[in-house]
Amino acid sequence: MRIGDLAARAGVSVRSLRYYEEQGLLVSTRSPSGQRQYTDKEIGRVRFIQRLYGAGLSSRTIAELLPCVDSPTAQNADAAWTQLHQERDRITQHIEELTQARDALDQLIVINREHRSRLAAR
Amino acid sequence: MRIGDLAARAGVSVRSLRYYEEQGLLVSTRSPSGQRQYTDKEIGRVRFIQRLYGAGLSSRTIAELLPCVDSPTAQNADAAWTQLHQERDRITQHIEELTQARDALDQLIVINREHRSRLAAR
DNA sequence: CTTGCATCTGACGTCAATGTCAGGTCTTAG
DNA sequence: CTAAGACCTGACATTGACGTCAGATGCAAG
Repeated sequence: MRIGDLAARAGVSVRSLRYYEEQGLLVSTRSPSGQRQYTDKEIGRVRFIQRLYGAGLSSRTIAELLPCVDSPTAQNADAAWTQLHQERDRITQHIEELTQARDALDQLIVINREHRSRLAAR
Repeated sequence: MRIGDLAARAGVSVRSLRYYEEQGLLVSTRSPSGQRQYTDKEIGRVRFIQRLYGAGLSSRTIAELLPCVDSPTAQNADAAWTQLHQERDRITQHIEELTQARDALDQLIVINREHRSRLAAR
């Protein structure tokens, strides 16, 4: 599987895949001519990376986490434990912030509705 | 109240306040010598802006929303209605994504715990 | 009056993930 | 074989919300 196929099947750009490799998030074997070769399991890996990005993790954080998933050792498992809980807390807090912000927006929506009905009444 | 005080009391940087003004989110009166003067109510406004930023709104979107809050007219109220609902939906979706991502992280945490206990048993 | 801190404008720096372009090589369908 | 399209590396461009610096001016305390 070449890079364009993986990009299409994982729903990301070719540029992003090369960037992931540059950041150590993704590995590829190379054809004799130097073209990247992927197997089907990379699709899942890329989607997984995407989800972590979606959660707001940086490529650096992801790069620190992935080795622990790939081949757990005592050291990286301990380091990962800290990271994982930090990120989990961060996400939880972010969700709370967003919920509050959405509540604020809802108040604006109420105000807006009042304005609209008042203006429409003229 | 000068810009440094407002910055301190609203919990943002002086640079940010000037940026907000540049983006049309904040207005200031000027002293004869050109220094920005603020009243206490700007504190709430800045905090409000911060919450919208926290919700992921861009300065452009905020700039489009604020006039409707400040002085509602038929036109901006209609435009704002669309914006508000779009942003509300976006936030809701974002919350869902984050929740999913947190679930994914929780699975990693479980895996990590297994690794740790397995490694600790040696 | 001076010293030192706050403020002003304007401009360039930053960071992260990606877009985009250039100039060259590979692969594949016809 | 050839042309088109995918791929390669390397590099510069982009976006947004600021940080930071320079050089000039304002302001309050001693």
